[in-house]
Amino acid sequence: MTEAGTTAGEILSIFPNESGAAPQPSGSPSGGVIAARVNGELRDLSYQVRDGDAVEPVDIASDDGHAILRHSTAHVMAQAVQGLFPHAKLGIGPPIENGFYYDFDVPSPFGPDDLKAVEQRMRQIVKQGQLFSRRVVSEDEARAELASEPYKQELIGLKGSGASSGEESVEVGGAELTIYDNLDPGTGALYWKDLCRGPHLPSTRYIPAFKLMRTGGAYWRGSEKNQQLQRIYGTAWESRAAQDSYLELLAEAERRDHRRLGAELDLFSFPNEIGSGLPVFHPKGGVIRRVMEDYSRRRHEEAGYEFVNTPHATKAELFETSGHLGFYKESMFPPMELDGADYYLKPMNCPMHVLIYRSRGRSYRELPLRLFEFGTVYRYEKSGVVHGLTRARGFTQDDSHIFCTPGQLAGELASLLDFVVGLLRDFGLTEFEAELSTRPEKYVGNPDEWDAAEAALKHALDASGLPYVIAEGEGAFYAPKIDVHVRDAIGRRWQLSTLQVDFQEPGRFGIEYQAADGSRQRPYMIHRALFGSIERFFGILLEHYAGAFPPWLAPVQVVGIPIADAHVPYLSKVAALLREQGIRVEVDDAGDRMQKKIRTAQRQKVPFMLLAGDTDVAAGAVSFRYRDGGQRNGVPVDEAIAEIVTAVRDRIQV
RNA sequence: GCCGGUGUAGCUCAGCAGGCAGAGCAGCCGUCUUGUAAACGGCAGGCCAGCGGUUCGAAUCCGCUCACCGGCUCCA
Repeated sequence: MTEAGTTAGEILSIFPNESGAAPQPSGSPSGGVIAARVNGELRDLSYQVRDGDAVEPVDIASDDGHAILRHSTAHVMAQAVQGLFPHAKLGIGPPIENGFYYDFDVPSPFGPDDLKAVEQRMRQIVKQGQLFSRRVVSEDEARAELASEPYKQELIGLKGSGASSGEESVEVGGAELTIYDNLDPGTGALYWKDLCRGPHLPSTRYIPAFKLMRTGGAYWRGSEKNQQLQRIYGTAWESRAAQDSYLELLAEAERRDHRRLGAELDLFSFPNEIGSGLPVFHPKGGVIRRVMEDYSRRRHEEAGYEFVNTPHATKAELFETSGHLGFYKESMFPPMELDGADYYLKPMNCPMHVLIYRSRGRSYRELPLRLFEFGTVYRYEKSGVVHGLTRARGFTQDDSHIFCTPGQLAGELASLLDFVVGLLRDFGLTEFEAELSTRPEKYVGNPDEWDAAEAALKHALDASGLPYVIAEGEGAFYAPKIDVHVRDAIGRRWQLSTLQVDFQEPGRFGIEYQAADGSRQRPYMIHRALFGSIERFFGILLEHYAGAFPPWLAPVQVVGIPIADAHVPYLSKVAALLREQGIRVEVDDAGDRMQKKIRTAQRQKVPFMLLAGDTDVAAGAVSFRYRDGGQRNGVPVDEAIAEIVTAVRDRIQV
């Protein structure tokens, strides 16, 4: 039975925590339950419960627990920053995935040494065990108490003007304004306070592990029209071990960075002389790319696509018609003037494909017409956003435009989605999630058509069995779309494919087909890119495999390593046999020792190393070494060749 | 585009209270002829990102430009 004055924490102390361990005594810093969910709302453990309240524990290691921990750590950081930089004004400080940040308005930006000092100060605050104490305030009280915090004033103002829902923040979300005081656990003296909806950890001692990660500029309230504040990112975890494994994941991601691997494996580069965001592929990267394209072409051919080619530049008129010059001019390279006309590098292939469609009259019998091209496009990405192969200024889309009748739309989308996922699977990706983006507030076209298109996309998703979420109002202004995301080998999410149903462009270009009844009809058009861009997909695969491509994609599939120079001719014969089977093979005849050659091949992540010494030569055999360090000795040459050829043919990872 | 950081040999980095440009790896040439992640020796390699300034003197200090890195905004 609940008594008056009972807190959520007291109620919960009779329950074991989620990990099954004994309940933590009040004030314990070692994790377990750190907050409560009362009637579905997250509350502090000090929350006063009432009769009949449903009280559930929130473990620090849960998603909610992480958010509370990180938000509280953000407060500790802000206190530390204001201790060291009294002129710092507070922005916002929410928890985010894997961490938190807090924005500050400071006279001069933070440097690396500042970060160390802040972290040092934070450790003192954590050690002190300051209590987080909640207090409801009126708007006027909040304004008075936070008179020196202009950004908080603005947030209170937002809250005051209230009714504009949806923009709940960690500062002023919920029904009332609250301030959290940081109090000395012994004397109750006030160290610091912040406008905040909470909930928080009981005290700063409940922060088991944290680390400040990086700094950067960030626009106030996310708009580049506003003042830029200085943001500090940090992370916090329920244990040192959990934090270490997170940091290890980051280190692994860095080792896999495609820009690093691209240089190490001699795959591609970005020559300064060419310009930012414009990659060149070296021979080894070129092989991978060619294999990717060849495979994609073959699959498209089998799926009934027709191949087209279009130029890289065009007169302005084309993009005026398509609407790009109206909407996306900023992202296009500026025009060049030739013969009195403006020419643009193309940022998209679709208008050219539409022109191919329009080059003659079309019959319903030709539909669906599936045009495919590896089409290179150029987009003027802003200087600060260019990022390796994943955000380039020149890149090649595996772009297709499908023209179909309204009646064909649903079937076409369903088979298309199947095709997309099937092809991605062949490249070794296994986890997919989709997103259906529906009609935005600002849209063009007929709502009935939108509904029909959205229903068709949804139907396709349901039929595909892919897990998906609906992103309400996130569609492009001219069309709803499906985005397919993948998870890579270390769980990171990448957006890849996109499918859009477009009713706009067919109208802009006035394309038609003649229906069975002799009438002229407007076709639907589906845009889709599957890799997105070859460069980007290349980069994602490179990171997914950490450079250790499966044999069918590996630029060098086999390296022959002689035990001594005398064995080079023998291995060269084996290599010739492999080459006859279309295998990319090299024999390392450099002056290095065998061990060094193994090291070299290993670092180049070559799938198969074939060694041969006197024993192998005598037996007509070779010895395998695999990338994982395993070996298989004395394998007859025929058998070795079969093993390699099979792995390549069946696209097996080894 | 905005905020901050960085730019020295192909790569990773040292040198920077202003005074002759360094190492390891990679490369090339030798010697060694080796059984599963680095043999040994030698040679070569640089307009210290570019341009301008301060100075008797600049890789080092200052300014601008370019590029890259981390954020923000953006990603049709």
